[in-house]
Amino acid sequence: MAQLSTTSGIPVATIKYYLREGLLPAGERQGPNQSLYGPEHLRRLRVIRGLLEVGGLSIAAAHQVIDAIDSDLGLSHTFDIAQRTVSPQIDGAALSPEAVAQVDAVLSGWHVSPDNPGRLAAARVLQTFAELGQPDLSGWVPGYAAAALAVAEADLDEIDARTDRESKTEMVVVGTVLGDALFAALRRAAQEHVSARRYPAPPNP
Amino acid sequence: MAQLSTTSGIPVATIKYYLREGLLPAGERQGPNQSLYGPEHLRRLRVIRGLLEVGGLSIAAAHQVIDAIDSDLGLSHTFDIAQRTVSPQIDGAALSPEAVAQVDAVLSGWHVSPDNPGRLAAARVLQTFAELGQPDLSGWVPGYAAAALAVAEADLDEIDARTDRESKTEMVVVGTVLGDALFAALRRAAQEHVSARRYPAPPNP
DNA sequence: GCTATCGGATAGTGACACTGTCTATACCCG
DNA sequence: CGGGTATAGACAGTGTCACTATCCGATAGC
Repeated sequence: MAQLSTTSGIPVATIKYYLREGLLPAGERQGPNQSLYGPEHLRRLRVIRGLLEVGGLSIAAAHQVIDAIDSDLGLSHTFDIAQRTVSPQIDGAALSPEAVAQVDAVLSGWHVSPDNPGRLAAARVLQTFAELGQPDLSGWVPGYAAAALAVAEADLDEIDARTDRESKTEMVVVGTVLGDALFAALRRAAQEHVSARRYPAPPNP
Repeated sequence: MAQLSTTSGIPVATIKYYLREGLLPAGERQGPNQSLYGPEHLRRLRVIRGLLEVGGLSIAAAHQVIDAIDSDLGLSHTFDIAQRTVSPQIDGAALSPEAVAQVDAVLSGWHVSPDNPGRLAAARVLQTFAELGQPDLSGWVPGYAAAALAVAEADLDEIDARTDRESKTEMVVVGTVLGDALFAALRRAAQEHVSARRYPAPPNP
């Protein structure tokens, strides 16, 4: 275990905590006070750290997501679990019908179930803008939807490129979580790029 | 204050807390124990709640972001503050050069400063994938970059559409924060759509 | 045999976002 | 003018979360 700690860079106490929480499977028991940890434990630890630090998940959410990797469900079901775990819980009844209608208008032609977590989350965002008096986002949101569609295609392409089930499942789950972070990061870079192109001299009088 | 609480739906104790933290400016003093709160306080409260609940910011981050709205800096500077506040702090020295090079390859041709928070954050994500042995994401990441570029154009279009400075600044800040949430939400919906289109019958044997 | 380390259990820590209580005042109503 | 209510402000308390520290008995390896 000391070795697992040093190679992963994670304190022993934290590894024990993950074991307790069921995030990390127990090592192979050698005796009452000895266990053996292999490379799969190291890999699992890295998945955990990625989900927690980069993806910003809670321990509980990471647990669900890891269970989804381990259990052999269909791709669709795995996707569903990943999405629900990562998305904030939203009370659909608390949403204004206008915001929901706005989202549905953008999503027209898409095959999206009514309780897709993204649909409700998007409505929540639009409702927040509406409460701030932002009147008309009809020039803004469709661009997002088109970009989201392109990204989703890239996601599915990448999943299809995986051959074995294990790798596919992991890409579904990890890609769902880390993809958000990746896009947000690239968006910041793109904003600087576009901003610099449009306003060559920064306006600081 | 009771009125502010009821119309906003936020408990009095919480409003007092925001006042204490400097998130909400004090009301117009009428006497030693009386202050007047106007519609601008209600609006500010809505901004705060949006940043905290929908954007997932901490109190400290919301504080910085709100200060950026209030202070009259140039657009570029406001953008910079918003981005840095929303992005996770990343130690550039802890990143593997390979991951950074991978990001820079995708960003080639873009005008992005070396310490753009998105550049480092993207490298962090790619490094996490690399640690998980995901070998080749060259089919995946460019799609994200193209989508991010499209979204950034939409962002700047929307900001340009605002006429007065106040509204522009607010859109920069709020758009930076809520745009992440909006895109993530639409991505979930798009994933279901694309997934349903590609695999008409869900594979649950 | 002796020391270091192990697993396991339990308790403690610090950050965070509130939430509740208290006090002294001031407002409003009759 | 008196009493119930609301207010500003200070301060302590709460619950959650992700660790982190300590202790214990047992064993591994020298």
